[in-house]
Amino acid sequence: MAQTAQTAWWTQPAALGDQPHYLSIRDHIVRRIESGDLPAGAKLPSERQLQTGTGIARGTIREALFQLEAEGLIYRRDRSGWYISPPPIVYDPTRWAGFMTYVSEQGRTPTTTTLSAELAGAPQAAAEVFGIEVGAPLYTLRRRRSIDGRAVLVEDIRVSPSLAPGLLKHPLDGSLTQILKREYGISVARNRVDMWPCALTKAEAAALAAKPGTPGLLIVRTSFDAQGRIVEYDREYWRHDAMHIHVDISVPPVA
Amino acid sequence: MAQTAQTAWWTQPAALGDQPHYLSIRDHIVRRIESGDLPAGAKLPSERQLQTGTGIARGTIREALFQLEAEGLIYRRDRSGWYISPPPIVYDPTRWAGFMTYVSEQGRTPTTTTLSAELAGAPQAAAEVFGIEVGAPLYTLRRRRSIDGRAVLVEDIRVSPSLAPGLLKHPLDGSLTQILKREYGISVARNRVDMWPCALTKAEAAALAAKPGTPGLLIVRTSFDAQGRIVEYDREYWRHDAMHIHVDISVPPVA
DNA sequence: GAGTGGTCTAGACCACCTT
DNA sequence: AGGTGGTCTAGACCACTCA
Repeated sequence: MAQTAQTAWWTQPAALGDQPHYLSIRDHIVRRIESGDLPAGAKLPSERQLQTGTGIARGTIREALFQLEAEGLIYRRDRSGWYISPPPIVYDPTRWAGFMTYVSEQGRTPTTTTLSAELAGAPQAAAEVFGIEVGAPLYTLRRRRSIDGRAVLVEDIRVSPSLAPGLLKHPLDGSLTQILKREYGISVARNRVDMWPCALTKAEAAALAAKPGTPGLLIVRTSFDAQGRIVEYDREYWRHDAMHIHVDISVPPVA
Repeated sequence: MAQTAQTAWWTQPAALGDQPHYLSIRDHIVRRIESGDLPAGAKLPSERQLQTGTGIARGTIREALFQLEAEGLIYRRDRSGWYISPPPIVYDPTRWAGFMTYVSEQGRTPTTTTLSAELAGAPQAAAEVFGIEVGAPLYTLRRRRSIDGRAVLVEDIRVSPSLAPGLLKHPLDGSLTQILKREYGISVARNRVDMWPCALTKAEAAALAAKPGTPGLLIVRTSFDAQGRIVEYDREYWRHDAMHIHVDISVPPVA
């Protein structure tokens, strides 16, 4: 006898115009979000609940939800439900601060979980970057990072064992850059960053409790020291709604 | 009696494993792309054609197509069909080259179409950036840019009329930065760039012959001259599969 | 174990692009 | 005018999460 809503979650198709139903539903939910009715992190009613009393097919409801997901307004936890997305973190690839730092600076709480840490054979892409044979050993770190408890990215980091022998003996849940500096005296002099929109594949999606195919952002960072040696090679898979890139650059004096 | 294929486009569900059908279909198409069978720009068979002989519902076929779209491998022209995406353009927000320049440098052919050019009232966002009243006049330029004939972005540019009086009299299909420099002696000393994944809304989607909701990338650029005056305020809506961001930065000497 | 989203079918009609 | 994708319905069953 749980108080199952018999009444529609929205009064009536709510919108009008000649736009498709799913967009009207979208608009309605957006209004609920903007009104503060649904704060960040809140869970939406279930898809079937959203249908009740409306005569709308579940597929249509889902269409609206997918639209909102693409816009970055909501996200889903696989087979759990739909939630309102928190505001994105601003990320500046030009700065040298790590994840822990800039998330904290923005008044949010960062967390890191190390999923695996091992000496593993280099895959194709990593081998090319390091200029070594495919299968040659590299420290390989897989970590999940969260903001305010929400998993937002998984990353694979590769470090050459000749550069930082015994790396895995150190605590790996904090800033790797810090460890390399403090324990090995290695600091970064140059950063190469590539980013592009992607879809999360099975492995990354699973680590983020997302569905495979969820829109994401892939960031590949290669950092070098003053001698041009590779310090880290890092691939980060982000939920696409979790970040916002900001760069501020002054023109070089002459050039 | 057109030679309508009675046979399935793929021999059989092609894949296996315990993954969902739509992913098997996806995998099959990926293989066709990788094999060179479907070159960039090629049109896929119609959704109904992809069904023939397979016993698979159209919705499932579409699921596979959406997946490939999210991955950036294919794109659609609204109500026309699905096409193989060409490789992305590499964009470096750190460099001062404009669209025409870096697209050409990469061996591709850039095109620009001016959709509208007028003196219009500033909307909220622009007014804040320029520090003027909402509704105050700004030169407003809407352009569509294409690569090898494929529309990849639409942009809204705002320029202060006090900075560049008579701007609209010049040819606007080339580099605006060049015009500002050559005709008004204004050059850019600082660039502020913000980017985030988004979904194309009705207006932008229409200009790109895309469906509203198509994944996109929004780039907002504000450029300043040496005196700190705003030179351009530019909002670019990109098809998400059309670009790839690349930044290469050296650490400042001391800090 | 109840409830959630994930997958899938088999239709239908429409708006629009293409020729 | 014919064909395309876009929207929508009304079911069904499954895998998984969560309490």
